[in-house]
Amino acid sequence: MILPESFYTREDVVQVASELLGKVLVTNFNGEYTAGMIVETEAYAGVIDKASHAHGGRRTSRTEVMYSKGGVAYVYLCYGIHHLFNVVTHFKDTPHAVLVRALEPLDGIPYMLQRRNKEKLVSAVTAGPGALSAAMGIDKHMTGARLSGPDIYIEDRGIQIKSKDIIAGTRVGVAYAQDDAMLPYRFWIKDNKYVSKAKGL
DNA sequence: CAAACGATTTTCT
DNA sequence: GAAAATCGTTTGG
Repeated sequence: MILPESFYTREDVVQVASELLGKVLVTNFNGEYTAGMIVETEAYAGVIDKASHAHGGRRTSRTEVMYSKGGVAYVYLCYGIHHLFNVVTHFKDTPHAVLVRALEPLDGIPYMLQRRNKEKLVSAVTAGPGALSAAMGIDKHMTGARLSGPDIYIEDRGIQIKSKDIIAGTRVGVAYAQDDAMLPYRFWIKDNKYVSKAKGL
């Protein structure tokens, strides 16, 4: 079942981030169907979060899509190389978003390997926000796309993650956010080999 | 209009 | 473990 818009249009972006664990991100275009279970996320709490692009109500052409109603994609280019895939949440004019940091490949694995120039399935194929975007064929052209299909969507396949297997921790790569860098806004599935091994655990 | 930087990954030592 | 790669966005002149 594809997640309804009401899943995203909630006030607590941190809760949405934790509930996205175990859901399945699907892209399906050019006849290439790929899907992966979300195993790691981070919440970005809009204007009050120093780590967010929209901190302090900053509103530019790049961040404009974060101010949309929840349920759309926000993809942006980092370090000139990597596309980072985010899910916009909350209501219109409130720029909350969830960064999807890692997936466990489920379907269309040969396409993922091809996109990543890998011979066989290793955790590095989808472990990390830039890596999973490349594996799923996501780039900045997806920004603003609704996550209800047909090209890209998130579905619930009935996978239940036990609460004891959900770990909360600090976010990665946001040291510049000072005190907000300490917030437990990162969630991942315990012992899943596809969780990114980025420093800061 | 020019300059600096980043929610990262890969490669080399 | 450390450093390079690389460019759109943002900020300052």
